Amino acid sequence: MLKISELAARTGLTAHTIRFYEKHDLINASERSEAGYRYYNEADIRRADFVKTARNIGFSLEDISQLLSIRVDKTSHSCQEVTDITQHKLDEVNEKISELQSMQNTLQILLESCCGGPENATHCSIIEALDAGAVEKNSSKNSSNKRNAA
Amino acid sequence: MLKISELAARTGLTAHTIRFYEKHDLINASERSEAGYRYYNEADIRRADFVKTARNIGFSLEDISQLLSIRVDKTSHSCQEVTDITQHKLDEVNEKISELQSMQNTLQILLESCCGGPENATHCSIIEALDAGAVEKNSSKNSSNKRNAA
DNA sequence: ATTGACCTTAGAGTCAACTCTAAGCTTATA
DNA sequence: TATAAGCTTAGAGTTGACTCTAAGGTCAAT
Repeated sequence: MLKISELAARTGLTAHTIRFYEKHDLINASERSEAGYRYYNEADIRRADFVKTARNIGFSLEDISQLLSIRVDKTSHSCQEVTDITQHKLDEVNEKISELQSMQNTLQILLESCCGGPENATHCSIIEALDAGAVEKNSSKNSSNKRNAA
Repeated sequence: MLKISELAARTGLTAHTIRFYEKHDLINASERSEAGYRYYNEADIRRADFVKTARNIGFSLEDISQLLSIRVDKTSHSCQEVTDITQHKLDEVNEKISELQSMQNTLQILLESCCGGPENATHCSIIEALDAGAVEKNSSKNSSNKRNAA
């Protein structure tokens, strides 16, 4: 039985985060001491590790929540449900990668065009390129208007 | 002279966003009508286009703010300042890309391992892999604890 | 017995970039 | 002249995943 800080040390999450995950029903302490201290048994720890692993891969807490409900009752869920979640995540990741690659490309071109020296920016080709709007719009087909968090 | 909705139509930003950018000193209307309506002249429009272009590339509003102060007084800024901002953004983008590629890789492996069929998830290899924690941690050297927004 | 480390809770704050609301003017058209 | 479309403001809400605070109770070691 681990106390919260011990589970934190083990998973690499903070105690704050563990409590936060508990609020969202991802992790839970099967037992509490008289004083209300959380105590985590083996199954709790395995679940916490699962959450941590899924989070490391990049699943959202919502995804993880779904994966957990499959995990706790495998017989009433299909492999397809699991691959759907995984595929959906992969699609998101792929889309994000191509957005970022488009930015990467533009930024590289800009950097190559500019001397980057200590001279003043009167003829800076980056500023000029931005001014001319001479930048192809993000090439993704479904050009949604989401912004990026990078 | 354009009214806010006309500038919105032209830039593809919404009027809300334009006002929001104004609050952050990115865009400004040189003139106001008696009634307080914003009116944008040619220079304002060019500035708005600059902001839009920079945003499309992926610069943050903070980055854009810096780029704008260079733009309005080119003689007291160097090309290096501009390339520094651009390089820094490129570094961020590159790091984000490799994080995402690591996720992509893991997700692909998971998907390949699972049948994805209608059978129940009792032996689902994805669930098993998550349970085993059999997923290499994000390979970035400076494994910061930031989460991803994908 | 007292310190200090650890635990509890509800709830507020953070970040970025919007997005929307309410309440009330203004302006163009029918 | 009435109606609708468009403009104004301050300020609140959204998203996702935390992160922190305050006020207080508990526990192990000196």
